[in-house]
Amino acid sequence: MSSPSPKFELFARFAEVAKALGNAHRLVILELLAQRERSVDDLASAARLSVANASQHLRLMRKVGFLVSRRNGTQILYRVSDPAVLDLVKALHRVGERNVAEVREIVGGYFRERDALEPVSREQLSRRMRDGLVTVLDVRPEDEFDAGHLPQAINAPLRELEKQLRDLPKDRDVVAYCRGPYCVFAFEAVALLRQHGFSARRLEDGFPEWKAADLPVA
Amino acid sequence: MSSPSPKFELFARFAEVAKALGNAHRLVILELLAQRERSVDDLASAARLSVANASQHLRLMRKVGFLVSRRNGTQILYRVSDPAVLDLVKALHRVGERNVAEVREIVGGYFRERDALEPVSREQLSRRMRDGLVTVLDVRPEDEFDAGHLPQAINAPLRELEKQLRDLPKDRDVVAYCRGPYCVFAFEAVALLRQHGFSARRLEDGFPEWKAADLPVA
DNA sequence: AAAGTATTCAACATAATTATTGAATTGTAT
DNA sequence: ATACAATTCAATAATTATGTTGAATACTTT
Repeated sequence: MSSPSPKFELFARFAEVAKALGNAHRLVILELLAQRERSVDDLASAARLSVANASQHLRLMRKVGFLVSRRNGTQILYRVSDPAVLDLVKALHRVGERNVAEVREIVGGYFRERDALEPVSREQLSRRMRDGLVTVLDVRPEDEFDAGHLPQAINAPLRELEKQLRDLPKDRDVVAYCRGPYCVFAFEAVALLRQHGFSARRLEDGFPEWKAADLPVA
Repeated sequence: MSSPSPKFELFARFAEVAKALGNAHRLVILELLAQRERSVDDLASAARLSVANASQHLRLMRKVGFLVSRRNGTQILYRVSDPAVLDLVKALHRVGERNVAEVREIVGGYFRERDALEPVSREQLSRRMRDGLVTVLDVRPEDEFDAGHLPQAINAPLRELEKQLRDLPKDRDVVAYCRGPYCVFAFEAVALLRQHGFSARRLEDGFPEWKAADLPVA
């Protein structure tokens, strides 16, 4: 029973951090928190978890340093502690997408016309916004839009997009974005827009990545 | 019993990938494989695991795409499939080191004089090597050195370093490196060298990071 | 100070992970 | 072909993670 070496001890800590990423519900919560600060029961209902269960997941992620919390009035608000956490999630996505055959199937199936939809890169969008050539559509729920969005973006939550279509200029390209690379809202928005004769594309990923790249935010 | 959404399915896959990182032994194996290709029982003994157990860990990491294997004669050799995997591990280290209080304690305790030892960055070392001002010491085991090392580096495994000391020029700075940022060999080598009057520092991380940065390798 | 609410805790049942043993494969080499 | 070695598989036991339920806490607000 030799005591484990300090280095093994260190790696055991890193393993604990990785374990905190190793649950789909927690990844969902992290994506939600990447948009904005949220309360426990807000998260619980958004992620379809019991409050107690959500609380447990949050506690665990706070323990490994992913999240910090503060009290505001009667509720406790959680947020992501550090952009490095989002970088870690992004690195996970990259490896997952690259290496796991099943992920390629899911991505290629449900997010089927991924390439056909020709995502616009942040740099491209940024340039075209400067030139005023493009309508930018934020298709996330209103609360997430309010917490921060791209400059000039119009909030059009998917359910209300159809109503708002008549207000959009038909002669300009539309770029839609939502929570991140695996958020389906933008895909569906682009499909709907194209059905109605718009020239529409989606941003390659979402608001958190835009913000993380230090691009301007409103 | 609504079936889980495709997006949740996708996140469940990512969670599986993260779980594969969530075990200290697997992180040790990954660090070993970052140095060079190795056989199962080679890894088992290096990581102090039973062969069957090591085989299980390897199988799991191959399943999530971290590793690939090939047969060579009688044994099966594993290696890391993609540099993105090492990026993921690095992102994990960064978050772990940044956010987990206990990690800071371990790092600050065992790797205590971390800052006092003033690590040299890859860029600094690269420059000083070009100017020929520095002796570069690879303190990893010989087999790892043979599989790839920094140009001009001298292999001096820690156990033999003391014997080799007399052959080192005393008027030049020495920079030692080993497997990565948490590998203790370089720390101990620097300590030993300083005891013997050398001006010694360690490289900020190790060989895999050097190689990943596309710097020249021998 | 009391009442009310959001959150956390504790205890449990179920499920998943880990390490061990020994047997079964799968290839190489004689 | 047969023997051999390296690796993988299968079955087990022990540990750890997950999600419920209902009760306890810790605040705010009145």
